[in-house]
This record gives sequence, C-alpha cells and structure tokens, in this order.
Amino acid sequence: MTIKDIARACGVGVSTVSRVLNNRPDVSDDVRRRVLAEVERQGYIPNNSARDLVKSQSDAIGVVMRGIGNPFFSDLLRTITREIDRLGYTMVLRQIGSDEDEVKAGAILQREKKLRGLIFLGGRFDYTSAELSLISVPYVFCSYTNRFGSLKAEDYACVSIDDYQTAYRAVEELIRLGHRHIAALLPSCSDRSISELRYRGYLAALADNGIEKNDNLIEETGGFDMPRAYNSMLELLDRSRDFTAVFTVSDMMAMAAMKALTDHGLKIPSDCSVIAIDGLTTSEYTIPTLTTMVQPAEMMGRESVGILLGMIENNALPRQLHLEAALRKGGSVSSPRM
Amino acid sequence: MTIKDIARACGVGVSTVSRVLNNRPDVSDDVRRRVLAEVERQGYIPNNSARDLVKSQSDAIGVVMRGIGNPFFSDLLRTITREIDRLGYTMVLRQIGSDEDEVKAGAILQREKKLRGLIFLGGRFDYTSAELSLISVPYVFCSYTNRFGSLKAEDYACVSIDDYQTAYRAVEELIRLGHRHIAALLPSCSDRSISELRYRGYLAALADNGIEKNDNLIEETGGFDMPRAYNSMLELLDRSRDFTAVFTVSDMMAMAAMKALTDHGLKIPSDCSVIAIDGLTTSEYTIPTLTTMVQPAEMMGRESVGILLGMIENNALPRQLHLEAALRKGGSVSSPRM
DNA sequence: CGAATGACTGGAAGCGTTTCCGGTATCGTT
DNA sequence: AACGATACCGGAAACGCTTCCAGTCATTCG
Repeated sequence: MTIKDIARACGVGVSTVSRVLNNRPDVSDDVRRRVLAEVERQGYIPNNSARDLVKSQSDAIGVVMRGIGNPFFSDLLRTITREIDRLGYTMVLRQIGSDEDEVKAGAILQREKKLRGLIFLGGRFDYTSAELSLISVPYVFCSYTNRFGSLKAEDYACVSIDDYQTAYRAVEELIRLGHRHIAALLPSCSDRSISELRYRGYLAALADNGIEKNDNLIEETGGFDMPRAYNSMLELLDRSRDFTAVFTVSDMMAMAAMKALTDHGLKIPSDCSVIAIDGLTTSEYTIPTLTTMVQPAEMMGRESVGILLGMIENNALPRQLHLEAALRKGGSVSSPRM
Repeated sequence: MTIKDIARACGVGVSTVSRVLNNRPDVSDDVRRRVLAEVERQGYIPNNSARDLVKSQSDAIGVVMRGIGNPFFSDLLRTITREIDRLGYTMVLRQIGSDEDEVKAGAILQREKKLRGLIFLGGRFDYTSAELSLISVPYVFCSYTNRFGSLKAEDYACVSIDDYQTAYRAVEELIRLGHRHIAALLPSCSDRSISELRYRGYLAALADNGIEKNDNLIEETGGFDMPRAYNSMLELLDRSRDFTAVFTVSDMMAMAAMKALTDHGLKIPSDCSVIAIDGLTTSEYTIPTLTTMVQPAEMMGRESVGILLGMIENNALPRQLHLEAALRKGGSVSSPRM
C-alpha cells in the first residue's frame, strides 16, 4: 500500500497526502482529517526507503562500538538507545573488532545508510582530523576525549569524564587515608586508550604526593576482562607484598582483583584496600562494597545524543563535555594497618 | 557520486555496473575488472535507499528488546550484533518500555525499514498467532519460549534454555544437598515471563520431592533489579528465618541477596546457600563464588541469528531450540548445617 | 553459407516518496 | 466589477538503483 492508494481513496492528490503526512501547511483542516482517518483505517506506514532516497538522508543515527564486555558500556548503550528512540530517530548499531578502525566503519555506514549522525562508543581515539574528515555528518565520541589527539576543539564533540583527573582523585583518596604503597592494575600503560589516561592520573597523584613510582607494583593485564585481571593480581601478589592498596581502572577488574586477594588469604580492606573507576550498580553489592569513582552513565548517554541532535537539527557547534565522576565509598577501602 | 558516474567513467551502461556490483553473470571479465577498479578509485559506495526502494527490502535485521539492565541480555545483544555484522547484514536496534508491545513495535519497524527479519530479545511472550501475523518477515524469539502461548511449533522460532527445567534442576541441586526449606526470590509469580516459568520449575521440584510449598518463603520483588532484590531479601529475613537456602531467578538478584544475607550477619553458605540462573562472568568473581545455572549466551546469540538467516535465505522452517544450561558450582552452596 | 545460439551490453521503466511549480477558487479591496 | 492576494491543491519531475527487454556481435551447427 502506497501514498497513492491513500490519495485515491480520499480523492486527493499524492502531494496533498504527503503534505499532511509531513505536517506541512497548505492543507485544509477538512482534507487533513480525512487523509489522517484513511491512513489510520488502512494502517498505512510510509516507505522509508523512498523518502530517504529523495531526501538523500534517513532518520537513522549510527552507533559504532567495540565489542567489549564491560557492563559500563552496556549501560551507556542502553541510555543512548532509549534517547534515540525517544526522539524519534532510528538506531543502527555496528560492532567492530579490536583490529578495526571505528572511523572508517562509521564513514562507510554513514554513506550506505545516509545516517544523520554518528556516536562512537569508547574505543581508541587518536584520530587525526584528516581521518575524521571522511565523516560528513555530525558525530560525538562518547566516553572518550581527545587527550592524545591533535584535534582542535571546534573539530569534534565528546562526552566523557576526565579520565586523568578521575584516576588522580581515586589514588589521592588512598593517599589521604595513609597509603603510600599503591599497586595499579590496568590493561596497558601505553595503548592510547582510556587505560593509559588513567594510568597517567595514577602516576601524577603519586608524584604530587612525593611517592616514588614502583614498577614492581604496576601490572598490565592486556585487557579489561576479569580472568586476566584475576591472574595478573595473583602475579602481582607473587612478585611483591609490599603494597597496602590497589588501584584498578575498572570495576570489573576490581572485582576480579578482590577475588584474587581473598583467594590469596588477604582481607579487604584491612590487608589491602581496593579502589576502581566506573560505578556499576553491581559493585554496590560486592562483599565488601567496592569503593569506586562513579561515571554518570545516564547523563553521559543523554548528553551524547543531546549534543549530537543539537548539531543535526540546530546546526550547533560541536562541544566537549567533561563530567565529574563522584566518589562512592564502600567497604573496600580503609586506612592501612600500621 | 552515483552508479552513473562510474558507468560514464568506464564507458559502459549503468546496468552493467549494477551487474558487477551485485556479482551477477553476463559481464565480461575485462569490463568487470575495469568497473571494480573505478569503484575502488572513486571510493564509490552504493546508495542503500535506492536499492532498498526498488527491491522493496533492505539488508537490515531488527532487534527489539526491553530496556532492562540484566547484563545477560547485554551479552546476548553483543553476540547477536557480532553475528549480524559478520554475515553482512545491518542491525537496527529498538528499545521498548515496559508498557509497550514488542510485536507491534517490531511490525512497524519492519514496514518502515523494510527489514529482512526480526529478533525479539527477552520480554513477554504470550502473543497469539493473530498478533504475530502483523509481522510478515521471519522472526525469532531469543531467550524466550512459548510455554504460555498457544502457538503451533511451525508458527514461531525461538532459542532459549528450558527455564522451567533449569529452575527445577537448580532447586533439585539444593534438595540433593539436603535442603528442605528453600526460599525463592523472584520478580513475580504470575507475570507470564521468564520469572513465572522459573517459579513453576521451583514449585515442581519441591512437589516432586515431597516438600510442601511455604508461601512465607516466596518473595516477589517486582523486578529484576538489585535494589529491590536486596530489600526483598531483607524482608524475607524479617519474616522468617526458617530456610537454609535461597533460589533466585537471576545472578544479579542473587548477588543482591548475598549482600543482604551478609549484611544481616549470615554466612554463605554455612548459614544459607544461594543458587541462581544466568551464569554471568561476574558471578564467577563474587565472594563466595555464586553457584548458578549457566545459560550458553554465546550459542544462544549465534543460533538465534543462524536460525533467522536460515529462514530468510533458505526459506527454512521456523524451529525451536532449547539449549541446556549447565550447573556451575561455586562456594555459595553447601549442605545445610544440621 | 545461412541460421540459430549464446555471450555480453545498453536503454528505459519503475520502485514510493518529496517538492517545485502552476493552477483554481475564494475573498477582501478599490 | 475588476483586481490582487491568499489558501489550497494536483501533476510531474527527480532521487539512484535494479531489472526487463531488446539488441549486437561472434560463434557454431546443419
């Protein structure tokens, strides 16, 4: 069933039907009512492909994410999906492997699907403006900022916490409680990702408090997954017992670390404190409750699509939004035993 | 840039270009090569809207899910996305609220976007074949079966564990260890969802082992979320201490329950065992490790899109796949103290 | 050697919309 | 009464592709 059928049934022209369907003026109330009634009666649903073709643009927003298992990104994805749906757009989701290039994937998707905009969820972000110029619709990086890149502020939009700063504050909290020997558990110290950013925050907090960096206490796991975090924590324990706290870049890794510490016979927090970044709901229910820097996932998701739609609909300029993470205190942290 | 530009640049007709782009015969190798080279050189990407319009069908598969926070569904969604991408399709994700109708949402999406197929993730499933007939492309229900519905087997496809059976086995495991007073923590006993199914399995296991149902030990939380599970567990403890184990319909709820039990001064498993269904990675790292019935999420996701694509591409008949959940033993379960 | 066959190719119609443009009817104004 | 302005409407072109159909050429067969 097409717009023609509706037009014929109402005894009007197709352009008139199109006008009422698109809420345009120049249609009498009477005709408008009749057309709407007929649309309702027949259960007519417009063909998006035809519309997209002539407008050379769809109602779809693309989301490109890496296929990682961190529930934080699932939360983010959920709020993003909800917002996109709520605002009447359609979401097309593309997942890429660890060896793929999100910008390239986004650029192709954009052209194929005539996207209105793109959201990049997590991932690496040291793209140059040359690479980014492949994309010709508004885009925003969610949960990632451009600390490593060379972009000018007017060239990209992003929503994230300040990873460096957040890590700094987490470690500072430990130091405030009297810890001087603080281990770090993280995927990598130099992968140009969120992990490296948080590692730098860790280093800075130590340095600013006159604590020397101890390479023995820094453990790279190679990924955000729990099994590797668990094993790395055990290796760290094997190598050295000379720490009273461990800083972890994600809640999931912290949970694995807590398990490793416990399995190793240590008590948390009396023998070892644990602090992390993410603020998952789950980590409110660990035993003991995890102390963590809560990322405002809800707001990050909402703002990401908000900023994107501002650019799409109102031609707003891209902007960078850095939200504050909040310390959520749990039982996994205390002063070190003297 | 359109197919015409490529045609002109190569000195051939548009139909020829279309033929090589779609891998059709009747093109000489020489021309094929030249066209491909030109496509590559110009970085031409076909316009999907135009293609969809003439074929009246897109390359998109719709996924309709409820916006719940259970990480199990996130895992499922991830593998589904990966599979869809891998097989060269595009995924359109629609999230619906708790008061919306997934079948209606799917039907609209299908018509608007000319979907090739639909996957329903979780959700309620007591639709009649009349309602389902709104959908005119293949669809599969993932993580849901038709225990309550009136559908004939040839009318729908689904992939799930046998929820009834799985709950039965979980409770049986507790009984095997000597438990006779087993509490149940679940969203609802009668919501026609997975929760009710598992509740019935619980009841059956009790009945088959000559244990009388004790309403005092059955606690409805009203949802899958952790806060309510936590509070409900506390209420249950307030009401009765006459149980040595608690059966929970999801890992998340079990974690909240363990927290409540611990906060209440009870030791797991010596004072109270806890068993659940889901098998999240996270629950391997709880303290103690959660005993749970592991749903094969990876396979469920893969099979869902596998079955769907069979129907789409090979006209395969819909079928129901019921996978087996595996008991993963952890430290959260033991024999009751005498 | 003529006709039939087969491999390859281009033109053009058509998919279902939106939108431009030209048209008619109505109405208030002079 | 004639006019312009205004409100409303329909026809048709255009979007970029696929596919049908009609053709051209070379080859093969009787």
